[in-house]
Parts: sequence; structure tokens; C-alpha cells
Amino acid sequence: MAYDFKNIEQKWQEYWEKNNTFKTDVWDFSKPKYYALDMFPYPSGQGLHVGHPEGYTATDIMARMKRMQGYNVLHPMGWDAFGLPAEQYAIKTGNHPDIFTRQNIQVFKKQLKMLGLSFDWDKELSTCDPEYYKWTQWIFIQLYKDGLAKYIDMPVNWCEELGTVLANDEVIDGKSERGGFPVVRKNMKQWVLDIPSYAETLLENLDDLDWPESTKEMQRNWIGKSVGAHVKFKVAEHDLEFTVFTTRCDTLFGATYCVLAPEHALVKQIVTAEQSQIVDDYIKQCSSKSDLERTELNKEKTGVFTGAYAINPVNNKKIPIWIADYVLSSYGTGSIMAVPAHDERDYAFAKKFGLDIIPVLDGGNVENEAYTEDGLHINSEFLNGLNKEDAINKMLSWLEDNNIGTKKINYKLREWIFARQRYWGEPIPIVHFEDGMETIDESELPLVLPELEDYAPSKTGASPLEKATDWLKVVKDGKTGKRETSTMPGSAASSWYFLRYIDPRNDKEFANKELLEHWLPVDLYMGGREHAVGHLLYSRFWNNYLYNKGLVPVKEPFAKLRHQGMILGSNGEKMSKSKGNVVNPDDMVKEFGADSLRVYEMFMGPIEASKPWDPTGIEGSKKFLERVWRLYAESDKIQDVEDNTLEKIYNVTVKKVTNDYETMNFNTAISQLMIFINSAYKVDVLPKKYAEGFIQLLNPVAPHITEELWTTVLGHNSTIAYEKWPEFDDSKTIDDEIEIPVQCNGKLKSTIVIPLDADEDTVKSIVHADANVCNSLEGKNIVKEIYIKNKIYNIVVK
RNA sequence: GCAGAUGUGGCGGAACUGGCAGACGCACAGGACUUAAAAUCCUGCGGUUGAAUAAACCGUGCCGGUUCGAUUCCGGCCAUCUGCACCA
Repeated sequence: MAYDFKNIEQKWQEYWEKNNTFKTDVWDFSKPKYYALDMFPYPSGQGLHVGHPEGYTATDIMARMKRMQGYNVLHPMGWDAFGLPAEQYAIKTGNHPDIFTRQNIQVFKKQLKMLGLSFDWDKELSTCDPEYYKWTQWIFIQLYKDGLAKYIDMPVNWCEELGTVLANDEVIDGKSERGGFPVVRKNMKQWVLDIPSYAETLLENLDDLDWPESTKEMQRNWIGKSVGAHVKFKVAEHDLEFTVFTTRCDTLFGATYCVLAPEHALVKQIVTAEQSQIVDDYIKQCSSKSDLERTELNKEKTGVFTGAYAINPVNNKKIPIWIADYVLSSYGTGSIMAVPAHDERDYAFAKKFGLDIIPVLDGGNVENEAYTEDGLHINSEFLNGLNKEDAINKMLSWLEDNNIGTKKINYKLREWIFARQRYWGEPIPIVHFEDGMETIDESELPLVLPELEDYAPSKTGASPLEKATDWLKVVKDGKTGKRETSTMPGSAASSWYFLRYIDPRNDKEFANKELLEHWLPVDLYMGGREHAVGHLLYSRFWNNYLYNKGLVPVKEPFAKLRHQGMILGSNGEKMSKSKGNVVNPDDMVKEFGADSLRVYEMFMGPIEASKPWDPTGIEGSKKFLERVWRLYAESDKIQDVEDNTLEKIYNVTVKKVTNDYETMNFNTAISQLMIFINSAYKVDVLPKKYAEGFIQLLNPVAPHITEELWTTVLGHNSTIAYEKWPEFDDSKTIDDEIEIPVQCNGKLKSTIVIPLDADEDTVKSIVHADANVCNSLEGKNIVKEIYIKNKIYNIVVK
């Protein structure tokens, strides 16, 4: 009876579905809980790629092992279903994005089921379902009422081709993340969420999370905290002043000019008549530059003199005020004091325009370059001779005493632009009346997305929803209002879906509080690195907000996070259609079976590493499963007898595989499973208790073949999924005698067999009786002998 | 430029807390089985010298250090990948 993976896999997938094997009773608090979560996919028209099964198999292994270890496991899956591609497809074909999305979901779901993933499909959710986005809108209303959702006039990333604004993390090198279209800056009335007010919390909480260090570091950089000071500068011959942000207020004596961002409000008031034309031209030139051009041109600094002067508050010197686009209006105060002696950017600018350079730190030579290292202060009156830290403190108190400045913390993290001028997203539950705006009443939720004939965005920035005339108009208390026509960004729904899985059909609240108490936080969250700062920061923000409101029991939603590495083409390059190196998981399942695909993807290497696809590798994994099959189904080695031949290797295998699964080292776990099978092939008898234990260990990786062998060959009458996880006896994992290496001067000369935990004298006598050792010692003087218990014996000779 | 990560056979990778480098798999080679091939089972497989299953030397990106002993720790380089990028 050969290994017929097609029938076996189909049979067990039907069994699991029919018997609700993986359905989780979330109200069963009698067992400890384990919440294993995958980042839900965007159901694109392309279907799954081979990267999906990698992460999904990893969480599935954890979920399956934890079930056998007696945990109540929540392992859900759903759909991140709103988004641009569905809408663009709709525009192109004239189909409704909803229909397109539903079709894609069916394809995805079928593909996932073919992989044998143990999801509880009763918990399935789709973010474009009104029953779901009702609560996305509800959370938005809370954010609005708490002043965290705001409608403000601000410069935004405008993408004309897509007809919408984009968040900062959706813009890559001045182009849109989706489509690669140019993005320009433009002032618009915008919905934003005040994520900067959570900057400090989001930063502090990072320390305690079991997340990859690189991801935490990326979030820290994105939040971009910097501690410095605000310093006020008076404008000479005007009754005006402006504030700069600096991290080095101690270098104030070296400030020889100031720079305002071209957009700075003060520019028009201080510019002199003779500089007026040139300043106007420069501002115009800057505003027409796209982000891309600004990035490309960032090496050569540009700027113009306003004709006005500021007063340096420490020495009352007049210093010129320039405008330049190397100063960003969006960061700090949009104006700086320039210390060219000790800042490379200011130095380059000062050299180009012939501005003064005054060193205030000892060391370096400002004739050649800016000196950015530390040094004792010079040319700085009351700071002279001080180091950096002391000088900053002294200057800060001086500034505060004289009411000129104050300590200030700045963050790079900016407001989360929370509206898209697009159709396929959650309508924002706001109505604009002549005398102001209001949220809709919570009883009216969900505010359902209206049907439209034409979804196309407009180049002017008007949302497609402007065309839904009946839907737009709202009459309340005799007032006529108009609905907000922007929709929410894709990252809205994904910022809280992990909460909804816990209680997905609740129509009274977004999730039952008692259930949230029990199930949070997520114990393992698996997903791609590309979400390191977008989704993973936004969802932390929402969760922290809900926590502060007492609606969620934990500050941080994801206790442990891991990223699956990228699977590259067999040539080591990124998979892409144009390179013709794309591997389709469906084809792999058809040809080799889901179990082989799972085993191979877990065996390729560490889960977090990116690694190339080896077409012969999956064949090897299939051969391994066939080898297991032959041993169990086609040999008579399995016998219900006592036999200790495999005792040690079995106990070692249970120990190593259990530990490796726990630490997610799946590649080495599988290699140990292979070692066990190789050993079993070499003996005459495989005792049934070991045969059963091995099948359980293999089950999380290869669920179908193991279910089949468990029932047919091993004679059980129901699923293996909840059988108690095998145990090992640690004392059986080591022999009474062990082999250790003997070295001379660190070079291996021999190996000897010694009794476990033997004392040094015993070992020494064994070493000196060894022929190889004696040969090596011939004619040499022993300087020293070192024995590390049960590890190694080293002889130092001359 | 800044930050993080990585660098080990022909290839993917392994090595606990400083203790036999190369587990396991792929590829390759040889043998058994077969009329034959495939499949399967068994064996070998870092490099150089060597008839060798003797023996010696070299070997974890490069240079140096600490140590009886370094893939592992320290210092300095190089290369690749990822993210951020005029953030004052």
C-alpha cells in the first residue's frame, strides 16, 4: 500500500471539517489559553504565494502542539478585505469590488484548507463586512470624542494617479507604495489620528516585548524621540520672534545664522523689499518640487537670504535669517539656529553662501570640515571648559532663568493621515452641518457603504462617494448636513481585528470584556517584516488607546512577534513573474502534497531567515514522509513489545523536538525526526509506544499522514489532535559511558570512552593509556593538563 | 550617512553557556536488488599531500587580541541584505 497523499489529505481535511475538530470554545476557561495569530492576508487576485504557507505553518505547528499539551487554543483566520487593488480592478472591469473580493476570499480559503491549517473557521471575519466595520466605525467615534481624531488643514502626500492622499509609510522614495506613482506635497483638509500623543507610551512599552530587536529598533527610529530645547530668537528691527528646536543648545555661541523652512509663516512678515522677489521665487520653486525631487537633490543645498536678522540671545549679535528647504516645516518648529562649525549640513550651507563659522568646541579644524565629535567648550563665555553634558545643563538653566528657552522633547512620528478619497473602505461616520460636524449616533451603526455606478476617483481629490447623492444628505433636528465622503485607510480595520476574533459575532460590543480578559494578549503573532512600522505601530496605538479607556485589559496586544523570512527564487533573487522564478503553492500541493510542502518549508532553514527555493528540496521532504510511511504501513517492525534498543534516541528526540518547537527552531526539530527514522530503520523492532510518540511529534508539521497512520496502523479510532503530548525521561537521554575528545595543544589527537561523571584521576589514567595520545606525547614535555568534566581533555605540551 | 542583521563544504543549513566544525537534507560517487532503468536499501562525501580506512598540514569573510582551547568573546576592517534618510 503506497503513500497516496492525495486521498489521505482530502480524507482528513473533510474529517476535520465535518467533526469541527479545531473549533474553539472561547468560554472554556478550564484550560490555559494559547492565542496563535497570523497576520491576515489581503485577498488579492493572485492567490497565495509560497511565502504564505511558511508563516502559517509555523503558527499551525505551535497551535497543534499546544492543543496536545492541554491548552485551549485560539487559531483564527480572516480577511483584510478593503483596499486599493480590489477597487482598481472594479474600475477596470466594471464589477463591484465586493464581488471581486468575495471571489478572492473563496480562492484563498480553499487554498488554505488544502494546506491542512488548523484554523477555527467559525471565527472567520472580513473587514469589509458591515458587521465588522460597524465596530471599526464605533472605535473611530470614540477616538473623535476623545479628541484623537481630528479634521485639520495640513500638508499631505498627494498621489494624483491614485487620486488619494497617502500615509508616510505608504510613500517610498517619493513614490506610492502601490503602483509606484509620483507623490507630491499639498495642503488639504484632512482627517488625522493623533498618534504623536501616544509616542512616549509606544516607545516605552517596546522594551518589554518579545519582538525581534530589529523591529523594535525600526519602531524606535520611526517614533524618533530627541531631547533638546526650544530657544526664542528676536527679529532685529521688528517686534517679532520665532522659536527654534535644537538638541545642542550648548552650542548657541556658535550659531551664526538662522534658517526658516520656506513654508514658515514668519517669512512674509520679515522679508525685506529688496529680497522679496528672490524669496518669492524660491518659495514657489520649493512648493512645486515633488518629494522625489527633494530627495534626489538633497546633496546640493539651496536657500536664499531674507534680508532680515535675528538676535542671538546669548551675545546679542545680529545674525542673518535665511530660508532653505533643508529645514523641514513638518519637524520641530520649522526653524533652526545654524551652528556651521559643528553640524555638517550647516557647514555645507555656510561654505556655499559664505556665512560665518565660529568653533565653540575644542578639537577638529573647521577650515576643512565640521567638527561633530565631542570637545570642551571654547568661545562660549560661561560655558568655556565644560563638557557636553554639563554645558547643556548649564545653558538650559540659563535659558530658563532668562525666559528665553526651555527643555523640549520632539518626535519624528507624525499624525496618522486617516482618510482616503476612495470608495472601497469604511465610510467615516461624520456629518458636516453648517454650524459644525457631528458623529452619527451609535445606534445608526454600521454606516453602510452605498452602492455606486462609478467608483473612479477624481483628479481633483473629490471622493467617489460625492456621487452617492441620496446617501450624502442627512436631515437632523431640522438641519441639513452632508456626510463625510472620505473613507478610512486600509490600516484602520487591521488595527483591531485581533480583538474581534475573540468574539466575532457579538452585536452588542466589539468583544465581550470577560473574553478579552481571558484571551489577551496574543501569545504568538506571525507576519512579514514589511509591517514593522505600519500595521504593528498603528495596532499598538489603538490597543493602548482602548486600554486607557478600560476597554481592553492589556497595554500591548502582541506579547511575542516573529517574522517569517522571504522565500526567494531558486536563483536567490526575489520571486517575480518577470524573472520567471515564481513557485506556486497550489502546484506544489498537487505534485508533492501539503505535508511535503509544510515539511520542506519548515526544513529550509531558520524561520526568520530569507532563503532560496530549491526544487529538489521538496522532493527530499516527500522522500522522508514516504520513508516514514514505509516503516509504518509496509513493514512489520512496529510491535507491541518492550525493547530498549531505541530508548535513548527516542527520549533525545522527544526532548529536542519539544524544545525546538517551543523556540520555533523547526528546521532542527525536523532533522531530529529524520535521525529517529534513520535509527528505526537500522533496528529490527520499533516498539509501539515509541512509534506512537514519534507520530505525535511529527503531527504538527505533517498533520495528514500522521492522522492516517495513527488511525489505520496504530489502531486508534479518532483524531490525534488532542492526544497528550509525549513525555521524555531526561535520565534516559544520556548513556552511562560517554565519549570525549582528547587534545594536545588544542588539536584533536584521540577520543576516549569514560564513565559518566568520572573523577579527574580516572579520566587521566584512561587518557594516558590511550595509544594515540601516547604517540603524540612521545618526546615532549607536559606543561599542563586540563579536564572539563564530561566535555574535553586537553594536554599542553612543549 | 545613520540604524539593525548576516557572512560556515558544490548547495540549504547545524553546533547548548568558549570545548570533537560541517548534524540533517540536497547534489554527487560507489555497492546491493533488477534482464535493464527508475524506485528502494546500504556506504562514502570540506581542502591539500598521500596507495591508504596510516599520517600531516590548512580550514567558519579579512587582520589582530584574550584563552589550555574561539564559528562563539574583544578591537579594527571588508562585503551583502533590510529599514530610515537634510529630523537640527
